[in-house]
Amino acid sequence: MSEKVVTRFAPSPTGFMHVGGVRTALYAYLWAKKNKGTFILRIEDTDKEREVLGSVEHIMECLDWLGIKEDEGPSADGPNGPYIQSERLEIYKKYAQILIDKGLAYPDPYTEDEVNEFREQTELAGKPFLYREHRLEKFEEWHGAVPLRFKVPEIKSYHWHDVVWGDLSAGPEALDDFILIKSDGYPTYNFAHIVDDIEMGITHVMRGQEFISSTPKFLAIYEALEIEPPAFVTLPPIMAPDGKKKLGKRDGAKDVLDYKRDGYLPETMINYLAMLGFNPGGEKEIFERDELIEIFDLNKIHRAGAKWDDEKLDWMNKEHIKMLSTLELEENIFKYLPEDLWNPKIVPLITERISKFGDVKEMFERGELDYFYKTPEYAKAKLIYKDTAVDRISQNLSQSLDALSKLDEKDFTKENIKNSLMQIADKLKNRGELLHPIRFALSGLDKSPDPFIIAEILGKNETLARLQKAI
RNA sequence: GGCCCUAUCGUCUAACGGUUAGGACAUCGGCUUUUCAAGCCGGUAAUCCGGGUUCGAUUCCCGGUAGGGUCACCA
Repeated sequence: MSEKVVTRFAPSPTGFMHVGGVRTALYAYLWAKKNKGTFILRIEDTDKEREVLGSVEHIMECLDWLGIKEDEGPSADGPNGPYIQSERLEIYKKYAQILIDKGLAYPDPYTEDEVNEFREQTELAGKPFLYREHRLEKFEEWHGAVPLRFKVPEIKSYHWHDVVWGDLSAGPEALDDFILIKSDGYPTYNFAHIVDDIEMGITHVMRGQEFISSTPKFLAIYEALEIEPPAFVTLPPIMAPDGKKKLGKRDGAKDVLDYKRDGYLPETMINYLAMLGFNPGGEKEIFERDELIEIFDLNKIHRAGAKWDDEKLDWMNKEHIKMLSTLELEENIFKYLPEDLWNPKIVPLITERISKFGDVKEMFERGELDYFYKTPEYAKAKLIYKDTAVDRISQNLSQSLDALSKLDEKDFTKENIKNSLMQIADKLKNRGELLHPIRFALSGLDKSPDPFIIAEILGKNETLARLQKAI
C-alpha cells in the first residue's frame, strides 16, 4: 500500500464521550501518525433528534486534553471540508442521484407504520423480516419527502477481509434494502459515512465490532458506486469491569473529562487505552506518546473484549506521575490546594501517596495536610497516650526541644534534626516513646510522613513552638 | 431466535506445534523503617469442556458450553 494513510474519527454529537470512543479516536490517530498520514475529525450529526447541544465542543475538549490532534476537522480546515455532515447534504444528494440513475435507489412507497406492520407479521410467523420482499416492481420518482432506499442489486453472500478479524463473511439474509436518505432529508449513517470516506480519501476505517454485521451493506454501496472500499479495522469492545457487558454509558462508563477532573494524566489515559485492545508483545507496558506511535501495529490489535480496570489505571498513572518534572508536579498538585499550601517542599510528600492528582484534594479535605499551615490541636492526645506515662513523654519532648533549639536556623535540615533526635531516642528503651510523640506534636496526626521532614518544612520557629505547646 | 465473532492466572496479557506456560495489576508473605505511604524481595494463581490431526497441541480442525455483537427513517 503506497498511498498516503488517511484515517478519521467520526463521532456523533449525542452526549459526552466515554473511553470507548476515545480509544477509537486514539487508534485512528496513532495509525495516521505512524504512517505520516492524515487524521481527520468528522462530526456525524445526521440524527437531529438525538443530538445534544455542546457535544461537539465536548468532543474537541476531550481530544485536545489527550493530545489527539486532528490534522483536519471542524476547527482545523483542510481540503476535505466541510467536516460536519449536516453541512454536506448536497454531496450526499449527488451520490444519491448516481444511485437513482443506476436504478439502485428508489422512494419508499410505504409509511413507517406500514413497514412496521410488515415487520410484525413476518416476525409473528417466525421468519426474519426483509424489506426487499415487499419492494414494488416499479418505482416512483423521488421528490425528497419520503425515505430513499437502496435497492440491493444482487442477493448474494459477501466475503471480505478485516485487518483485525481476518476473513469474514455473511449470507444473503444480511443484506436488505436499507434507507439512504431519511424523510427529513438527512442521510443515514450507512450512506453518509461511505460517501464521506470516499470523498475524504479515507484509507483505514477504525470502528467498533458493532458494525461488522452491517458491513455487507457498506460493501454493496461501494460496489454500486464502483469504488474500492478502504481497509476495515474492527476494534474489540471495552467491557464493563463487573459483568460482561460492553462498557457503555448505561453501565457506568464515565465521561472522559471526569478522568481529567479526577487528576489523571493524559499520558496515562493514552497509554492505558492503547494497551486495552492492543499489545506490542514483550514486557514493557509504560509507553509515552511517541513510543506508542512507534510500536502501534494493526496486526496486534485484539479481537476479544477487555474489561476496564480502574486499579490498573491508577497504577499506570502513578508510573506516569513518577516521570514528571518537579515543576509539573507542583503545577498539578497546587491546582487542588489553597494558596496557603503552595509550598514546593510538601510536593514530594504528597506525590508518593497519591495515584491521581484529585487525591490531593481528598487529602486536604480529610485534614491530612492541615498541619502544614495550621498549628495542630492536641485534643486526641489523651486518647492516644492514656496507657503510657505522660510525664515521661513530656520529659522526652522537653529534651528534644532543648536539642533542637541548639541547631542553627540554617542547619535545620531533616538530616540534622534526625541526628540530634535519634541521639535522644537511642537512649530510650523504646524509640517510639520519643518519635511518636514528636510526630504527634508536629502534625497532630497518628500517621504521617517522617517527622524529621515535617520539622524541616515547618522551620525551626514553628517546630519549637509546636513542641512547646505539646509539652 | 437467525447471522457474525470471541475464549490463557480474579483482571490486562505473552508464548509464529516442542517453554518448569512468561510479565503486569490485584492479593498474600517477608525485608526496610519511628507510624503511614513508597520501595525492594518472594509466594498463591490460568490454557472452558469433549473429540480429532500430530511423535508432540495453549497453538490446527470439528462439536459443545459460556460470553459478546447485530438484526431501526441510531450511529
